[in-house]
Amino acid sequence: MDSPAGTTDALPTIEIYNTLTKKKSAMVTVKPGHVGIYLCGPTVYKPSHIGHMVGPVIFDTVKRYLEYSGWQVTWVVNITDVDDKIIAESTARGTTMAKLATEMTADYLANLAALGVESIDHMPKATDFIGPIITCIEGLIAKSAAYASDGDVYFDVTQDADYGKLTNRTVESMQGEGGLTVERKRSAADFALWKKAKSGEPFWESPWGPGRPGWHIECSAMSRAILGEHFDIHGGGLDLIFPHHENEIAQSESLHNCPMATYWMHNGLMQAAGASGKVGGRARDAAIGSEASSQDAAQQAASQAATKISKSTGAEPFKNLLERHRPEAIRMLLLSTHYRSPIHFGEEALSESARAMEAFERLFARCQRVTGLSFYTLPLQNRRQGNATVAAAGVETQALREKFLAAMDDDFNTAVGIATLFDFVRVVNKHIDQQGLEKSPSDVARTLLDAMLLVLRELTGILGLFVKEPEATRSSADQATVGKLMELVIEIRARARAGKDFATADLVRAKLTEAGITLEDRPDGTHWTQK
RNA sequence: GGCGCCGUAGCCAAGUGGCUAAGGCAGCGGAUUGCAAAUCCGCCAUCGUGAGUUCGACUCUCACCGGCGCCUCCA
Repeated sequence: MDSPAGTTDALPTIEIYNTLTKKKSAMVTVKPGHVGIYLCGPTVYKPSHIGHMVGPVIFDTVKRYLEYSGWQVTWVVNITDVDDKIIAESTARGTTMAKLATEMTADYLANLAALGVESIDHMPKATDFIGPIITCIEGLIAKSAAYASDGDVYFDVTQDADYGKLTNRTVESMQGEGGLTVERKRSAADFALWKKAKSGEPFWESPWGPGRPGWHIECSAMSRAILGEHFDIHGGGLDLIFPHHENEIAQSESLHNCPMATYWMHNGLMQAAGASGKVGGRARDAAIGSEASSQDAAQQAASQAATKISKSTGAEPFKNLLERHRPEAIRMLLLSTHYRSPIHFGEEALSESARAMEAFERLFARCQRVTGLSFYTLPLQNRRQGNATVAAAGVETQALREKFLAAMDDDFNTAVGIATLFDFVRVVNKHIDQQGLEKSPSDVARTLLDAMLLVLRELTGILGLFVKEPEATRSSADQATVGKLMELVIEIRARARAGKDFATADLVRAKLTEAGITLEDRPDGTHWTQK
């Protein structure tokens, strides 16, 4: 696309797959140079699990990339803190909805921080927007798009000509549905904008009596309040497309007579790998309607097949997962699959991701021995425009950078981006090998290495990987002691080697390996790492 | 039943109507090493099955088999 109204010549073209149109198209923003993103966040009634982290990590990366590419980005993630499930859970725990929501929101935020998701600009809570929500509902009633019914308010899908456009559904096709409130609705597909409070439930006063907002309306109200009536990108998990996003569109567009969001981006869902570690295998349950067979199916699923994680036994609290796996490895796993694909998640996948990640960390350690500088302290280049550093980094490196950027321009293909980073690691290692940088560094080769590392830092930074030095797992006092001991062991072993006593040297190394410590005899001395 | 998605090497996972089908893990061979480890070099797939469209398909169409999601709450 050549210079459409919403872009400037300086900005690159970024293709985005749009659920609404079912194809990719170049991003054209509502306001030139600015991107507004709304991501549906969690309902805070339980500790968050890995599935809740997918969207935030993806959009954190999207935001990093768009800013790097020159846009100004406003990213909103809402917190649903009023909902039937929160009420039920808080009642069961003997606490209040507000307290439970506060506690679970803190859990969510801590998990996001661990994964390096720190760029959310607004996290509105539904309960802070009751006024605007009521205003939206009044507006819809005034337009005859909604009606009050015995203390509830429903959206009237028959009044919305293009209802169902996101998921290719028609109102007629949905007439079979309903639920407990069916007698209060005009048509079964109508959905609640306002729910009358039952006794003992938390409530807010409204023109229709005491009650609370329905699920979908908060997103319409809060996105309008923060991003405006028409914003650029609305995201969420694939499972939210219907009914949630379909209904958001219905509400917002009936109210505003303009598109709610230009692009609808949906991420694939986490799949829990079965006990065998393999995905797939479960025969479709033929009698899904029956309670008994559903339970059977659930048991089978737990034992052998892949299932959506929120319905599987794999939905353990994310913070438990963090006790077993490093957040960097988790982030890398999430980004090593294209965001629209399902991610097969399990212990095996995580360990593999961790192993792959260590190739980067070994490179960082190796480079630090050469340059004396920690990768984590290198400046983050966050401007896409080429610069002297890129030019100085060599043609091979430049080509990889171009490949990385082209992949990200094409619907944020982080999987290809990560693949190019592995190539990058190889190029840098080869440079160190070939130039003998660990033995006799020449100034020219050293300068080239420095430039390469700055570019690598630039690209990993876009993905939010290796931004900060991993936290030490033990106290610094312990570390100092172990370090001293290892110095001693290595010194003694070096004497054995000098005296050709390889039996002793190998024994030391083998015993250390058993203890989880790896020794490497490198050109510049013996180094050790601990698993 | 309705609306969608997927099926690529031992495992994970990109991608394309015709140039060598990315990358990772595992494996194999070589360089390097006292031996290792690490690193580098090389090897390792014809793309679920069948039919069709096309000069040409893994990439498009149809059927079938298998897997998944949504249609009620779900990131």
